[in-house]
Amino acid sequence: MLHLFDTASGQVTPIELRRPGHLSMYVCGPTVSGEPHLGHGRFTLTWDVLRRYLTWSGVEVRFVSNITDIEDKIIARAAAEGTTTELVASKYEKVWWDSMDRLGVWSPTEGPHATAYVPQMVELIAGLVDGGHAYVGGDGVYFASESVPDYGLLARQPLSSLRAGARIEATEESGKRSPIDFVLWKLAKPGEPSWPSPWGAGRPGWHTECVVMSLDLLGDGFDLHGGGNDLAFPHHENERAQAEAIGRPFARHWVHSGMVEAEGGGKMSKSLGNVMSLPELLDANDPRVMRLQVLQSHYRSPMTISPSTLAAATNTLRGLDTFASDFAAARSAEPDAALLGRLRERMDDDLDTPAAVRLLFEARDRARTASLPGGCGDADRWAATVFEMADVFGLPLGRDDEAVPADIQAIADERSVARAARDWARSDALRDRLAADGWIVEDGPSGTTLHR
RNA sequence: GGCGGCGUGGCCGAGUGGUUUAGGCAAGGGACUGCAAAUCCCUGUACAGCGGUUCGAUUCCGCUCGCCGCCUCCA
Repeated sequence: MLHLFDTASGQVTPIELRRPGHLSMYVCGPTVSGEPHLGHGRFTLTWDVLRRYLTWSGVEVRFVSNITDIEDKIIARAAAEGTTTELVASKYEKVWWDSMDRLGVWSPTEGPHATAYVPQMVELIAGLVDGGHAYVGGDGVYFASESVPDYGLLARQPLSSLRAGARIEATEESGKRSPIDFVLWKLAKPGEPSWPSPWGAGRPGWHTECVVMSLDLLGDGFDLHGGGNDLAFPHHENERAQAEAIGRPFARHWVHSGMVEAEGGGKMSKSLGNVMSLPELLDANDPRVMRLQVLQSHYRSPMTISPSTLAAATNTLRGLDTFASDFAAARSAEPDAALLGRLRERMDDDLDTPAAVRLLFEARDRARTASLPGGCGDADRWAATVFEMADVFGLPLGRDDEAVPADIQAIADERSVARAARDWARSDALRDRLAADGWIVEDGPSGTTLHR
């Protein structure tokens, strides 16, 4: 049975499903105001691996992840570029899905848009106002955080401590009653996109959309709510508080993934010049490199992405691809049940993917050893286990082994002739020429092979 | 300042109160090869610092230092 660290309880908890065999999960998606960065890649890959693992285990997963397509930054960008929020949002949503596609992240079962849920949000807010959990402030409608008894659960801080840490000045300008109150509805300034509401034209605050969309699509008491750990507070706290306030059972479990750091432990930040956008990384690297790195670190720990870690993962992948080519015939063989059982143990234990990946290497070693002269001959079983595990991880192995172009093959044939004549100088010169075109030459017992 | 988390060998990154101390990458040596490549074999004794608990701590406790996240939009 799957166990995950639940932020609400602060410990690794068995994930009891609302409905056995079916898991419902909501993950907060991006605000499409710009290109996604490496952090987006990390959390989407993390939950993609969980989803793939559960699906492989026979659990039917309903995975909802939203697109926030109306928000201050989108408005600001549209203004700066002299265009509309719709165009900004659709442009960057396209970049988002393209990046997800390249990463091999499965599309969500449903990917709702905030702008499609505004009437429902207005309805929710109205209910909160009626119930005394929200009030009209100077520039919008605010949620009365202190009206929810256990507010601070996900922040893991008592209300008094949160209140002490919050910024006071925010209270002055907005008419907030408490510094920890947050905006539910922002009244529109001239020129801003807006929707009608009982309190005046405006737009929803960020924290309401996820409540409405998750409950609408997954229903009360859905199984998992996930996101990056920087969302635990205030975003998830505020979602929870709203659901609590209207008496709707919300997520049964809260899961959060760690941040991406640059080399040397520093946070990625534009001022340090060490940020990399996701499309940029995907342009410069095999997309599987990022997935492998994510798998090789625990999802809750901070992870480092730097040129050297990318290079290491690239080399690892090259070795695995070679393995896949060498054992391509074993793809349809039966994998080893015992080793797959150990994989389940590791994955069920708070998604211990680093240990799970180690098992893949173990299977690889066994396959290699078994195929050695005098080996026990069950190489196919182990190789099939490697392929099976790679499949669970969403990490397709194998080179394209594209057809060798005729002109390249001609050079290789010429080289073979030279080798047969023991003309090593010519042979090596031809090999250099092939290498210059990106072709790696391997002379094996059964002849010469070429690959990229 | 408050809360949470982390600090492991050249790099990344698991794990454990003691005995046979993951894995990946890189590195060195060897086999194979005309030379390479790929592959195989061998090699690395690390757990921030200082105290404490213990027969024994990298693993438990305390403190110090460093780093990260949240407390404000943020994956």
